[in-house]
Amino acid sequence: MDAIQDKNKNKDPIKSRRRGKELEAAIMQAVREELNERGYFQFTMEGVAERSGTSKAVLYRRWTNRAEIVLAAVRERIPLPLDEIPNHGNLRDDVCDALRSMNRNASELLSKALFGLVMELGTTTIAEVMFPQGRQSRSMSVILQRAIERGELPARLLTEREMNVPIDLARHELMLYNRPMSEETIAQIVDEVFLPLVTRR
Amino acid sequence: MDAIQDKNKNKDPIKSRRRGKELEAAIMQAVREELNERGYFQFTMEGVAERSGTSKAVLYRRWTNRAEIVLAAVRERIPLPLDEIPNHGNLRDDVCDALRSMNRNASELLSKALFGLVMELGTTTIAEVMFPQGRQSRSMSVILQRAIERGELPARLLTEREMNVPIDLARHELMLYNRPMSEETIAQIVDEVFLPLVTRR
DNA sequence: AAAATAAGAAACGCATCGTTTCTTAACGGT
DNA sequence: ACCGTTAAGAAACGATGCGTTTCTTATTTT
Repeated sequence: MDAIQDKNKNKDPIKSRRRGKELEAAIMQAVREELNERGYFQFTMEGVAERSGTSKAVLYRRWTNRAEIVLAAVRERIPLPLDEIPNHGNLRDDVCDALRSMNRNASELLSKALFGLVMELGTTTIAEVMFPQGRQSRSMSVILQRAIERGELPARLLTEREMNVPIDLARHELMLYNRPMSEETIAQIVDEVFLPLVTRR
Repeated sequence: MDAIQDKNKNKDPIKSRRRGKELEAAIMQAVREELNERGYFQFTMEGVAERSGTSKAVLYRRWTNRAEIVLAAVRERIPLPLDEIPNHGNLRDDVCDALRSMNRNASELLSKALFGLVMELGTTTIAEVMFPQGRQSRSMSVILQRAIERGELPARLLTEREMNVPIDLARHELMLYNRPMSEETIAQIVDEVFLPLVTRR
């Protein structure tokens, strides 16, 4: 009886079968670890099964194939839209900070899996994987609204295209070079392109 | 004896073994066709051998693995820097035309293979595959120089970052959506971003 | 004409996919 | 507390494709 209670609490001591959410969470974690350590092409279902202490049959009962399980694991970690967008008191620092946060988020897991996913799924695009519910992000409009309120910018309506310039250029850099942008690159995007564009008369 | 004759005849009425450059060109062409028709994940060495009428052994004598043969075939078709950059008599049309030519070049073969290659090679980046000898393209500086000579632009020195804005944004679109840019998108990049940026006072 | 070279056919071992079968642990209703 | 149901986990399967090897023979070179 005590033994049975123990079993339910800890899976390690003796064999205990995890189920449902607990099991699934362990699998998703194993998928991410395998992706990070081995990359998309070394990634195998056997590896995931072994790492998560289960079997392939369990995986294939939940996801139809390799791409689906990777997609599920990656989607769980797609950066959420921030509730709090740091306010540095000036437009330049706010935008630089937004790009730095792209550095932190993007270079982690996504880049390891993104291209492989798009290839293997065949029909999908990067945009669909990265922005399952639409591309426009709230952060730039918040940052720009603040700048207008501060009087840094004229109260002009920017187009989606304009306001996304720094984020698009940053994403472009990240995809091309597959590493975090340097501070110099961030400064170029903001100082040579974005600020001149939005503060022009 | 008849059986032997038959075997030899079955393959080809005239049995001729291609060699060297001729054979290699046929293989490279087969690689590109397989890539285009089947995509990177359906692409197989068997398929290439069959399509080019040779055998896997021949392929592996020349290229060490799947990624290498794809890379070789893709590199042959990486768009050459244009000798003649069309002159439309005004900056806007010149830039739009440059973006349209990216549409034509990029959406063909590269997008089918690029991501797969980067994944499989593991160590490589998109930039390395696309720009084996450096990123800066001559076309934008030619276009801008003409605009200056026409008096459309002040004779100001643009940074690399500035002058690459339309090309970078276009490449970003192509990678994200994996299809040619619409005329609307091209117009947005040029009219809402690039022209305001370079013609500002 | 003989020797050297390289094309092409065929089979191999291996890894991995996705599937299936079977046993049994854990759960849930009574 | 029991018992029937559900789902986990183990193990093997066939199929596919990689990269390799062996062998025959067409073509080139000497």
